[in-house]
Amino acid sequence: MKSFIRVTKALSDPNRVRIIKLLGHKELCVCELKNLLGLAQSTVSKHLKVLDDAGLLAFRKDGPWIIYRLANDSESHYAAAMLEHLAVWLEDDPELIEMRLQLKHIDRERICAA
Amino acid sequence: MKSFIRVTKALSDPNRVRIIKLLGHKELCVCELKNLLGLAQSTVSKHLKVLDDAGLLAFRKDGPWIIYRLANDSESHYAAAMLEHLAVWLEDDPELIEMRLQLKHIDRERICAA
DNA sequence: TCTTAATATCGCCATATGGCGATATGTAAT
DNA sequence: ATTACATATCGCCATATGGCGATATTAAGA
Repeated sequence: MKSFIRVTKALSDPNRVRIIKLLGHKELCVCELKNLLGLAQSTVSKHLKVLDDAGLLAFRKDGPWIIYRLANDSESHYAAAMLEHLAVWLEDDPELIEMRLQLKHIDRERICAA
Repeated sequence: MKSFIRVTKALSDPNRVRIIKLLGHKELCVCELKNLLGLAQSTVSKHLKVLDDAGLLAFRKDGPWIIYRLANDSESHYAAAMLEHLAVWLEDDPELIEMRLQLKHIDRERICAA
């Protein structure tokens, strides 16, 4: 029960769902997400922790950055199932389509260190 | 996005998930749920409203009671998908197994009007 | 080593949420 | 009509949560 609630709770905030949908198209560092979402860096970090605790994320370090991606083989069965759905769900959401456009123009070197 | 969030938010509380799992085995009135969950009647009503607003429930009137059941053909695609999962998920949860045992011994005429 | 940049954590605030009792509403039976 | 009971709604409270800025912490480079 607890692990299921962790997943649904993680996915019950719009900004966290936006993060999931963005990472579904491209792995991203914290400051890229911060710019895309228009949130403070500390807020993005907090959201990422919630998503990670639910088993929805993975990350790797690359130079000065920590690059987050979706968990491709999560410990949590519930997380894995929801990620599978979210690969398809909300793909036609206008707001998310708009954000995805910005994704293409993003250059990590340029955007970060702002 | 909003309808998706409504579903995940509805399913992000343990008592609401318990309600879903109970209704997965038997349709129930509010006072039966109140007894099974050990919550105040007003609290159960509030939870039912949240679940209903998310498209997860349906109900019918039967004499003095309002009998709730799972939505078998929800307006919400997300609600329908989650209900499909929840028919299987958490079936082996010890706490829920315990509640399910109480389900069998419940007699609406006897339990309600307490 | 010192600086700089990226990230995480901490403390705070405003709002959201789950809980309750009290009250309103609806319905059935006397 | 009146009573009784099931349910919904309202008002309140304590806690949880999302937001921020400030402050560690970590890592890379000068």
